[in-house]
Formats: sequence, C-alpha cells, structure tokens
Amino acid sequence: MGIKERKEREKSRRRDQILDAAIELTGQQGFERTTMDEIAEKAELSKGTLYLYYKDKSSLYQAIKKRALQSLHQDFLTVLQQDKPGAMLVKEMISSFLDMIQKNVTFTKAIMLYRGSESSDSDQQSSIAEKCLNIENDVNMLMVKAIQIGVQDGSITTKLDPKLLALQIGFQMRGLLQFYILDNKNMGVKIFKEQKLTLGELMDQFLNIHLSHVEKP
Amino acid sequence: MGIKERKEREKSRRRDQILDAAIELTGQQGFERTTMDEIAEKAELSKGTLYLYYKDKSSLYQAIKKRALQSLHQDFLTVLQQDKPGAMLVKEMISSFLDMIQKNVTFTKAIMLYRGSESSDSDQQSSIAEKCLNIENDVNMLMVKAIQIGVQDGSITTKLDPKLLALQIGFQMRGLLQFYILDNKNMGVKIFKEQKLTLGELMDQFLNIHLSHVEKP
DNA sequence: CCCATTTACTGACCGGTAGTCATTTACTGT
DNA sequence: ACAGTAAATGACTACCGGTCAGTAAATGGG
Repeated sequence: MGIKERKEREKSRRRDQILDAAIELTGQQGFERTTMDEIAEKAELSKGTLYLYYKDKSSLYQAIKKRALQSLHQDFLTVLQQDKPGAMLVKEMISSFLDMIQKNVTFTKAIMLYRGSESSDSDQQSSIAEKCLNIENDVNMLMVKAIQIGVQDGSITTKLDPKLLALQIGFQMRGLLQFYILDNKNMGVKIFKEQKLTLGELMDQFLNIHLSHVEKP
Repeated sequence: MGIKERKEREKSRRRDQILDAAIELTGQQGFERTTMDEIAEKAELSKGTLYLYYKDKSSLYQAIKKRALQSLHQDFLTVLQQDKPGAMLVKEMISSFLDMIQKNVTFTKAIMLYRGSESSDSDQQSSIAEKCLNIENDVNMLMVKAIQIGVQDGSITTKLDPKLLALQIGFQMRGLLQFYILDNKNMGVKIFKEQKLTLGELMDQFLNIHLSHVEKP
C-alpha cells in the first residue's frame, strides 16, 4: 500500500509550500520584517501548522539558506562535470556564484546568515543548520577538486595547498557577497564606477593572481 | 557661561553610559538576547531615557559598530604614522585587525552587522549608519594610503590600482571575519589544524601573493 | 457503512519585548 | 521663591513568536 509514501510526499509538499511562501515574502520585505502570520497566510495554512514543519522561525530561515546552498552546490557540480582545464572550472564556479547573488537577493542574504539559535537543545541532532554546514563543506570540496584538477593539468600554478587556496577563494567570495548586499552608498561602488569595472572582472583579476602565481624572480 | 557645555558633556556621558552597558551585555549574551530593559537597568536609567539618546534598538547596535570601526580606524592611523615600508604597513594593519577580532568578539560581531533598518525615514539624514559608512570608507582610505606608500617605495609590486587592491584586501578581511565568527565546526577549522596554520599566517600568505605580484614570465 | 483511532490542522491565547507618552522630577535664570 | 524649561520616568500599548487544547479529516478494522 502506497499510503505511507503518498503521505510522505504530501508532507514534503507542505514543507516546500511553506518554504516557497517564506522565500517570496522574505525577498519582498526582508526576513526580520516578515512575520510567521504572513507566511502562514501566504502558504494558506494556519500559523500552528508552520510549527509542525519547522521548529521555529530561525529554522525556517536556515531552510532558505539550505536551499540556496543546494542550488550553489548543484551549479558547482555541473561546472565540474565539464572536461575543461581546472583554472577554467574555478573561474566558472565563481561566475555561477556571481550569477546567483545577482539574480537572487533572498538567497544571497540567506547565505550570509549567522546561525542565531544558540544550540540550546543539546540532544537536537541533525538540525537544518547542521545540514547547511555539510553542504557548505561539500561546496568547498568541489572547489578544492577543481583546483586539484588545475594543478594536475598545469593550468594552475600555486605554492599553496589546494585546500588553503579554496579557503582563501571562499573568503573572497564571502567578502564580495557582503559587499554586494550592503547599500550601494559606499566607496567600493564609486571605485567600480570610476574604473568601469564589474564584479566579474574584479574576481577575474583576483583569480588570475592566485591561480598563476609564480615565485618572485 | 559654561552651563551649555556642561550639559553637552553630561549628555554625551549618558550616551556613552548607555553604550557601555549595551556593549557589556551584548558581549555576554549576544545582541538579540539583550533587551532594552536590561540595558536600561545596567546603565541605571529607565528605558524611556534610552530612547532619548538612541532612536531604536537598531541604532544602538549601529553605535556599537561605529565604536568598533573607530577603534579600527585609530589602530590603522597609528600604524600609518610609522616610518616603514608600505608593505610592512599593510601587514601591520592586517595584524591590528586580527588582534581586534580575536580580542573583542562583540566588536567583531557588530562589524558584521547588516543594516537592519530599512531606511523608512527618508528625511532622516546623518544617522549613525551613515557615520559608520563614512568611517568604513576612511579605514579603507588608510589602507589605500599604505599601499600607495608601498608602491612608491618599491616594497609593493602590483598591476592593480591601489584602490582596487585595498578593496580586495577588504573583501578578504570581511571573509575572514565571517569565517572566524561562525562555529568552529566547519571544514575550515579542520584545515587549520591539520596544516598547523594560524589566521595570521594565512593572511600573510595572502598578502605575500598580492603585494609582490609579478607578471608571468 | 459505522465507529474508534490516529494524524493533520486550527486559531485563540500567552509571554515577552520594542517603543510611546503623559506625568513627574531636576535644574536654571530672574 | 517661582516660573519655565529640559530630562527622566515607568506604566502602557501594539505586536509577534510560539503553544496547545480543541476540531476536522483520514484510515482501517469489523
């Protein structure tokens, strides 16, 4: 009997339904300004039901982050499956990343999220936050993989351990992301304008330096 | 008559008094978990008074950020006043930064703050957030200055415009900061352990690559 | 088809917190 | 001493995250 399975599907559909509503509202008005009541209404459910599917508001936000990270992970995976030089793969990964943050503000903000819940429940195991961490590590691993390929095929020359290089690229991505989120009032944007530079070109410069680094003569 | 001045002093003392209380409590229990009532009690004032000095809770948090940025600005200024090669100045700035985030968690978290208030008041002009932005730009300018010195004295070789290089170093700093704040559960920390590396050494590697970059032969 | 049991859902309610404002208190100049 | 002003207060409101007793729907056995 497939009832169990159907129930399971319906349950997961509800979860998505809630998440979709949350993402849409969050995108319009930001996370803090979005209330659980609003999300419930949008999802055509009562507030109580939301709490059957997500432990609390923070969990719901984490779920958005998780979805964003999964999307990124998928993009990276697609890039990695191509048969191209490693350096190219790394650059395309960065491009995917830039695409995402430019197209999807909600995801971008969600990724920046600092885990608010202070692990009060010690017995609580594989929470959504946990899964986010895992995906984040997976994403990082894909970057490492691309670098390793590049080192092997000679398209990348670096003194650094691939893991460390990936870490540094990750730092740069995070920094860039934060920059992008902040109001376009600050000096950075002015620099971009006066130098007629795009984020993509900036990251390209960054990668050129790091991926083809050679010893000082 | 010095009464005006004294009043002014007292007013500014009150502001500091509130800010001090907020910083201390925030350091202990985090910003979200700290209530205005608690801050008021700590500052030995009533809650209403808090709102005479800070528009809302978000403003108060911005004020913490402002103080953190001012502290950083001061550090950078001190570094810059030394008579040393530019490359050294840059490295010492980064050191100051690392010192700060390792010694003062509250400041660190505050700097990461994304402006929550959605500029609902259009007439509101030089808000604290505005000032933060200015200081941030000033800090960035000091970095640019150090790089320019380095380019002049030959201790820094780069194809990049000093402003762009400063921007990239700023990205890296932000990325590092975010990394530092997040739980030490993730892969990054593992990498640090297995490579027996400190944050300082990592940043040093980064700077070595960027400050002494030469063309591919 | 009926009824008992489980499962899913609801929305009134609660506790707590950010922010307000009429009132009180302290201070100042005359 | 007193009027006028500035500063401080804390009871109060509005709102929101989270709960839970109660309701409805689905299921499955007889």
